[in-house]
Amino acid sequence: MSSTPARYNFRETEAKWQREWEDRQTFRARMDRARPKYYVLEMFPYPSGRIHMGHVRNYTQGDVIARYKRAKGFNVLHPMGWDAFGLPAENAAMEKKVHPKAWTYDNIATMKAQLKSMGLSLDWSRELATCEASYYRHEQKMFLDFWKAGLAYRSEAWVNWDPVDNTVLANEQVIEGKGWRTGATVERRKLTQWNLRMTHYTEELLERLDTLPRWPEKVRLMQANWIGRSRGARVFWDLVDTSGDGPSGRDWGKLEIFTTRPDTLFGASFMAVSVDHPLSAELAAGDPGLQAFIAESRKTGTAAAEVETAEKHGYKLPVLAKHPLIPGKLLPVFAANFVLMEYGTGAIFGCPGHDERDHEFATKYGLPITPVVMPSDADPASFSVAKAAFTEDGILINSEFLNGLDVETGKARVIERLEAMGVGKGTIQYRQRDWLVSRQRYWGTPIPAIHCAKCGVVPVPDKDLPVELPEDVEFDKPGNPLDHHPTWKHVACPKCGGPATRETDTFDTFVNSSWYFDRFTAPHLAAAPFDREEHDYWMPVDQYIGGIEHAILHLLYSRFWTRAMREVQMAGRDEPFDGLFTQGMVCHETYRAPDGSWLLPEEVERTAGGGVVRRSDRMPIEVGRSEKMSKSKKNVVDPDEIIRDYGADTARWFMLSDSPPERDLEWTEAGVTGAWRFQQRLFRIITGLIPLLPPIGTTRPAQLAEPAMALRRAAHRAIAGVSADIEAFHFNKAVARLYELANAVDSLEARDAATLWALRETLEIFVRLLGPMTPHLAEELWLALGHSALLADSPWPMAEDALLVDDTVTIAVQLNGKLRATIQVAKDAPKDVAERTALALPEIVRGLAGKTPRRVVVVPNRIVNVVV
RNA sequence: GCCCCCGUGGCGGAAUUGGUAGACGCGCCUGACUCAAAAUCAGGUUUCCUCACGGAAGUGUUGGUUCGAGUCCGACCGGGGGCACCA
Repeated sequence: MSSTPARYNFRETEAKWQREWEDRQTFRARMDRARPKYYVLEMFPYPSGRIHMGHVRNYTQGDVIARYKRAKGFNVLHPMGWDAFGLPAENAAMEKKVHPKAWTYDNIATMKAQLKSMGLSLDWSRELATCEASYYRHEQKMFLDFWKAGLAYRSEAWVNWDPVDNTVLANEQVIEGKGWRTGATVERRKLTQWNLRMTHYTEELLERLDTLPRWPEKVRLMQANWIGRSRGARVFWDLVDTSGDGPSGRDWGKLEIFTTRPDTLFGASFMAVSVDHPLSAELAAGDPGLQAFIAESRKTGTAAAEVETAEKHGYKLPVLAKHPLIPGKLLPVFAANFVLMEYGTGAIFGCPGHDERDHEFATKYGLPITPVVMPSDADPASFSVAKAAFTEDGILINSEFLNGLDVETGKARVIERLEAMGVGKGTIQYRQRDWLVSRQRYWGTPIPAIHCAKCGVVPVPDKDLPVELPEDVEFDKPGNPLDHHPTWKHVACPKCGGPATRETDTFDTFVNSSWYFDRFTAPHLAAAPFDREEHDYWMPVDQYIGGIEHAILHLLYSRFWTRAMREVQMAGRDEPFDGLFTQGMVCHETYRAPDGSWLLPEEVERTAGGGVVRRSDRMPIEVGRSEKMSKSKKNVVDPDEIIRDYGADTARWFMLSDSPPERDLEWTEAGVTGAWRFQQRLFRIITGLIPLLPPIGTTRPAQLAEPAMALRRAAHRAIAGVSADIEAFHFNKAVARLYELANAVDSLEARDAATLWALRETLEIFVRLLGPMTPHLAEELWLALGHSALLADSPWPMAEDALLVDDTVTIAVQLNGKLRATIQVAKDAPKDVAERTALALPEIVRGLAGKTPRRVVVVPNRIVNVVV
């Protein structure tokens, strides 16, 4: 063996190519109608301080797509920015006495440098931060347009209050009764807040999910469930006053309820309204008992555990409801703790025979329980629902004109009747509600509204935009610093000129992220949020990549915002994201010291005996299961350190190997060193072979012997395979194919001129296939192969179809479905050739033991199965 | 409770429309190089029986469809996710 080839110096090489790409503005995107565009976007990060492994995985995946599409000839837009408003900045201000702005920009600087060290093919000229007035002024303008179009409104309602963040939350942001960010148990408060009318598009948001085939089925399903469409009926019940001795004068009007089971109306035994229902409120005025009941009910939290254990309570109201279908039948009306004001009409009719909740309630209060549906094979005389509600499909009974019908038909028939009588109508009810966007925070986009005692709520005139955040604020008091600011909120009313105050609430930060992808199409335009021509060219995002945790929140809000922009004719699209991919989390084992404290991976060490000890004192420690990397459990590995010790390409390669990208990835030291060794091995193999290669452009030899042909087949198959794998987001499979190609190159022994020609072809293919995954190493090898153009500017290799198919195939020979041998036959050989060859095999002859096969199944190019 | 997804070697995971289960990597074992180690290289590595040749079993369990099932269907067990007093 000759002298050992030099080691691959990743540190120098990675820095060199990053500089080169930057100097040449390689990844700058410009509109070009002559070329097809491809917009690749990863969910932009919140500038929390440092990047974490989740970012590394997310951005590596996006970069593979971006670089691949570039090589395939697409005009790629691959931008990056900062989701820069949000509470952690304010918390930092309180804890560390730094201004949120300074903290945010410091973090951006750090994280930007970290992202740059990853060698991502980003167009940094389009960088934006949502906390810049040049960004949010357009958001304010859009909001004003939405307001004029009736899509924004203020309402007083019970809202979800996060006691840790001291702000309200939208419904989507309450997970199992807790704040999505803080995990604090959410309280209920009644406040006047800004909302965006997302319900205006509910049906469209649901239906259009079917037109997003490049979204994960799972996400579409989650959104559909969230929207929660259900078909049913609204029914109006006349109320009769029973508070006085005789018929009293008071007319309580009608009680409107929603039900999905109008077929069970004849089984109604009571009515129930929410404690927040206007009827409860009105009657409570003169009834201290009811007041106490309402107060008590509101105390029950919304957490899952509490809801499950909470007993159903009712308070009988001094009114009766007239059954709309049974003349003379009057039902008691309760205020009940289990009826939600936010869904339907906040009122229900109780049918204990066929609803578990109603059953529980009726049992407790001794209300009648009549069966009106029974299984089709049940005996009407003995069928009973006294013990448990029957909630399945069946045959209607005890229901006059509905008797004998099935549930579905019964629903249709009773709706017809209710509509004819004018006492009800068939409707569709959704779970989805409007988006509450007010937040009582400083570090966010100011809501551009002014409150005037005379004129009411007045929009800030366009000429006064942006409404900028004041910088001289203090965080020493609880509550919203904008409220405490001595001067900021005092302004003249734009209408009457009188003294007025600014709205001090700011937008939910999900507003900022609902249109940043639009802004990337023209990030520096001052006059408008984006240029219509650029927008039409670049949008929609062809491939969006991010975490599954945004399946509902961010993605649904963005879909809404896109529609709202369409409403005010700002843009013409229906959907912002054509393709969506949700990547899995990055996990790591957890370590616990004997005293119960968590340990960082770098603080522990594996001993020769297989034990795990603390490095400092060699105390054995407990290894916990692998979980999502989190600061609280200290199972984190800093990307900076990995990039410093092994290089960006190693980190990227490891992120792409082994685990399918949508699944969780287990970060292991062994995996990283394995990835690092492969980088070194590749460099060694390829640079070791380069001196043997014919020069670039050498004409193809007339004759290629079998080893050369085999190598060419391997290379061209790799092109086809890697391309298909990248398109399908099977990066782990693409990596496996590159390992195979490396093995094929490494085991090549022939060194004749024709083979070396094939070897050059193969190495050039190989390096180009590596480009999207390990761009620095690939760029370095491309140079070593003698190219002067950047690999990043070079086209993707084309596979020769002729090399993708073998002329002989190996097919399996089975005896009664069990593998006995394999045979080589010409590709597409006639069935009888394969059959004859198979039957002549000694294994088959032996297995037949003189018997005649009953049947021989032959699938060309696949299998021969001999059946006895 | 309702809806959805997933169970394959010691580990991460591959397996077109049902057609050679375990690609590729990690780990481990053996050998080469070395005074030794690291690195590197060569070989092996599903389990069981057999000196070997060879054979049998095998994709969570169980039943079925089929010439043939990891793949399709039914029931069950286990893990994960979403929704949840939503009428």
